Amino acid sequence: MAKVEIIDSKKKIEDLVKKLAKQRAFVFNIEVEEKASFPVKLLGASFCFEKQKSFYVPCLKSEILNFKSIFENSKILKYGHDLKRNFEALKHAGINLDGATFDTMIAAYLLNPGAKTYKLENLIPTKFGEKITPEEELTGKGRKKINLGQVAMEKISLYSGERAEAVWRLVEVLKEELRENELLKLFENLEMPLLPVLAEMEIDGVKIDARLLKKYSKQAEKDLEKISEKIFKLTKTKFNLDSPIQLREVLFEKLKINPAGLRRGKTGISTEAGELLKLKDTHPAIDLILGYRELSKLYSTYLLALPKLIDSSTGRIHANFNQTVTATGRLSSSNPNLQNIPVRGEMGQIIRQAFVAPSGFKILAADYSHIDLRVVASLANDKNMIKAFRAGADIHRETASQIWNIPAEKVTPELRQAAKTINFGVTYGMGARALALGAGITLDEAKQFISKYFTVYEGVKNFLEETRQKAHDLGFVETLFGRRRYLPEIYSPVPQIAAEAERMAINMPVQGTAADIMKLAMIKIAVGLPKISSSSKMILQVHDELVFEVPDRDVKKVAEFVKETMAGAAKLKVPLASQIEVGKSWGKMEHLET
DNA sequence: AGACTCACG
DNA sequence: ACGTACGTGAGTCTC
Repeated sequence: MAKVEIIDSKKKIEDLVKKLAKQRAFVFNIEVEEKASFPVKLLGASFCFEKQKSFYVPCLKSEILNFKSIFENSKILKYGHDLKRNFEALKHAGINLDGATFDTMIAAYLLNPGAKTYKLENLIPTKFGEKITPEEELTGKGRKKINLGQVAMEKISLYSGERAEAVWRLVEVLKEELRENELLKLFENLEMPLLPVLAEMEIDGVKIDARLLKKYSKQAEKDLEKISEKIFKLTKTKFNLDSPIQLREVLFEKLKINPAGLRRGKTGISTEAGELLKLKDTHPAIDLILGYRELSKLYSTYLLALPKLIDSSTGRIHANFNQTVTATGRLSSSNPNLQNIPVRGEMGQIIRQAFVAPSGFKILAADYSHIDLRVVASLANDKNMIKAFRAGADIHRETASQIWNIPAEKVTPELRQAAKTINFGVTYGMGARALALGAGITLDEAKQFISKYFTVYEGVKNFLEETRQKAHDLGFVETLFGRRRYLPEIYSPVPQIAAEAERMAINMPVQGTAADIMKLAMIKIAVGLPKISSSSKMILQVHDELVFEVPDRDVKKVAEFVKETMAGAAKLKVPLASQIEVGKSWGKMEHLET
């Protein structure tokens, strides 16, 4: 077991600072006490810059400042596992981490983006065949979990020092693996530069109008109560509307509604909205149940939950933007998920109106338009689709026009919608059956439709076939920038499993390339924005949309800068376009002409 | 802990 | 005749 030296005097701290100042690189890890996933207290820091030897400094916020000049020196490289957390812990103590160039969590993610977790205690055994102490062993888990702050310093020092030393060895191994798999450039030029950008977004957070949410949550409570009573009266039963099992009993056993043609889940007939909609005309309660479901969802997930996540010290919501979760390279958001805030319907607008700009500021949102389909056109090198995008055409109208051989201005809304469904479906590896369902046409019509589509967009047809082939040949697919997704299921003897893997194979290069482009745009914007408008902040990313908080008088120049930077983030065979909207809140926006 | 449902792109 | 398209996170019920 590696030795952990405890640094518990002024003299020892000074000596360690001197040693660190001489290093080309070191591993560090800040230990903090958390309360409800917020860091509340700094406990100490471990360091390592050679095998078999690490240091642990039990210290408070004030004492870590002894290391400030080291952490802020970009010439001394910093390695770690989950550096975004460490970046934030240091920022809390007044230190701006610089020179963070190797995060083993992100490296492990790029090497296998399908893994369940990237915990160090899972990673070390697979790479070195040795065990390290899991966090659980110190804090316990589940309801009995205690704070790290309640654990003895000696235990934490061994735990933290051991991890720092393991990370030091891990860096070499993972760097070589990244190189072998041609992922090193993506790691160095995209993921690592993105890390501080995400950290700043999390630290800045987004301002929430809690009063507005509280007002509408009271209203929603009353409405839910009223709807419930009506449903109970109509069904002559009082039951828990939130229980699909009870609802199933009432609808199909008590009321004897015929469930023929409805989808079945593992436990019985499905009661999801799409299925209930088919029963709309069989009973007056169905409509009310759908209304109840919709309101109840918004009430519990947003109106009720969001105010609870406002940080009392900043008055803002600080979500996590996770960099090592998705199989395709997208970000994810949690605690809360700010990437699924409602947008449709009246209540969606109300909830978005609670995402506000502080006084003197505006919310500015920039959306890539049709980025997935532009990526398809470019990756597939499809002549017709590229031409349409270069001409600045309404792509769905243009698709309809070409497929049915009619002038663009003769395309009806229905035809445009059908074309939209297939353009959309292409990126999912959609089959005729799904198209028939999605576009409301027969299976035969769908087959004909697809066949014509592939005649018009022959490049797309070939691209899809080549992508499938590549997945079979190599066992992985990749984005324009070399991000990979391994798909071992593609070799499954079970046809359904193999087919699922094929659809993933088709979707990943498209969704993933779009994600890469957005990440590049975010990095460029984060670098340039302070020079354009020093108090503007990038606060949210929703896959193809970036949201900013901008001082009133800077709106125009920020809009221009963001638009230009997003367009120039990557060089595709088609232009990258974006839409800019501005408003006092995320719910009341107006289009901005730039 | 897993199933179900549903919010988003 | 039929299981019904990609990627997420969260609230609730049930066991």
